[in-house]
Amino acid sequence: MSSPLFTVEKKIPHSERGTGARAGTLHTLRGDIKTPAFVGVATKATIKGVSSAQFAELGLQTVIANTYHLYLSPGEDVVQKMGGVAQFMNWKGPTMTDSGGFQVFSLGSGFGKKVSKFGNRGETSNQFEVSPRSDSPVRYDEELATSHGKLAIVDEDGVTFTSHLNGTMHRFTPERSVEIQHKLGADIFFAFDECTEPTALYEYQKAAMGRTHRWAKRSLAAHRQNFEANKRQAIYGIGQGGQFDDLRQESARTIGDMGFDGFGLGGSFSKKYGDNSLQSALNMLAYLPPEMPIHGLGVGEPEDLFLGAAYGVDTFDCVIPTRNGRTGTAFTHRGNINIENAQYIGDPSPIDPECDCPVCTPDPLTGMYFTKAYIHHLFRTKEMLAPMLVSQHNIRFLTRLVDRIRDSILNDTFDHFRDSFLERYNRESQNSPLLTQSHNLIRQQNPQVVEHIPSH
RNA sequence: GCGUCGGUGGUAGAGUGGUCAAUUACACUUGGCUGUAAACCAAGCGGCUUCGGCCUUCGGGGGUUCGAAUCCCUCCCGGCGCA
Repeated sequence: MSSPLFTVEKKIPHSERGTGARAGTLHTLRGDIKTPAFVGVATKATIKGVSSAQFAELGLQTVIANTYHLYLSPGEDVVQKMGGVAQFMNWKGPTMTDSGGFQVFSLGSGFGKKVSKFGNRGETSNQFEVSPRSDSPVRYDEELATSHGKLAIVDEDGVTFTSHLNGTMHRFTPERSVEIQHKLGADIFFAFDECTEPTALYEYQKAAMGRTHRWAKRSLAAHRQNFEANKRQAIYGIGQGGQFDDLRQESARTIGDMGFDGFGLGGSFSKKYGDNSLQSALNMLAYLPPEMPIHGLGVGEPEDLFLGAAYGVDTFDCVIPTRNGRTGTAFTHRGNINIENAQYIGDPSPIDPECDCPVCTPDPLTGMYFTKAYIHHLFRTKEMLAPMLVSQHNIRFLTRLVDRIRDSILNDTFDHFRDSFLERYNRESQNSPLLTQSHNLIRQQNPQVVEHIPSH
């Protein structure tokens, strides 16, 4: 990048927490991104169920698409011909692309589960989802892969994928990923990495991290060699290390020193892998160049946005608003609700009366909003509007949350905002099962009074 | 009226002497979802339980049998055919 990518406007110093919470701006050719920012996930050049015409209204400044998925369909050449991923999806703002490294994990994990089924490992051991033998480079075994359902095999040079769409074989290397991402043309893209199972054992985690570092160097070299792309696109390196602090530290120092434009926290932060994945990743911040922009890959639960922001993470992407939206779970200031639950039959209130999204907000002309009763009905009848509405609401809930985190950093009220928000979000979330129980009990006994019982 | 086929859990629909509290799907109830193989997945879905079982269920009633959703008789209900 010829001009500086990132400027920090305000910083809350913190000796133990990475670089400390900060507000800043990412400058791209397609516009600025005020940070911290929530990035919409548009894997296949679409945020599922949400039109790009709605992005701005929902508070999205940028979206992130996926190299692997767009490579498979429609192919990077088509996207390039259409003017790049932003123009392709009819979006004027900044874009990012992810390298496909996550698919090494998500597509490869199917294999490990099948292996454990055969009894090679304990029933509960899913720790070697990808390449159990850490030291010996794993060669691709087509017969093994197809017969056991594994879709990604890692070796030192790259990854061989079996397409999840049609079973065809594809090869990704750092150079190939960068080449594809040049054609996709996003403003910011990521180096090809190997995302591991967070619970993978130390030896494997270390080996994968080393591989990721060597791939990072190659990704960066491939990018710097392309003069044109280099002028238009920024490249972030991704750090790994699982839940091991020494590996995380080593990864942060190594990637941080390579000369990337930014840094991505690598891993999978799902709670099913325990509570330490995100924390271990955030510990990397202390070892990175302080002015380097940080992206939290796949970080988006409200608690995690606060936690990440507190450590100095600048951008976050996450599928949670749209995936939850599609499956009926809506964020509210009083905790999540499942709009499909029976208690919302005939509920005239909006999803969250405190929300300013187009779904919850009364229309200025009619004074009407989308009721829980209506959205519940749409889900029950499997209408496509249902997931669309909740996805919109959830996206706005998170972009607004991150916007307010930004404001609180600028106003020196971050800690207060975090505490007050999370106190309600968690407390009322915990209470809701009881509320639901009593609500249902009363409803069974006195169906006619249901309208008068406050539901959240 | 005669003949014939059929009546199974919220619905559809398997089962047709014991391994059946009864396959499966849908519905329903509740969970889960963090760089999207996800408009998905999982669990529950007669009652009670000291979790080993116990009790009540396959249109109603009666019978055969060690044992019946399954066989027999009868009644009720429905489809079809003939009058």
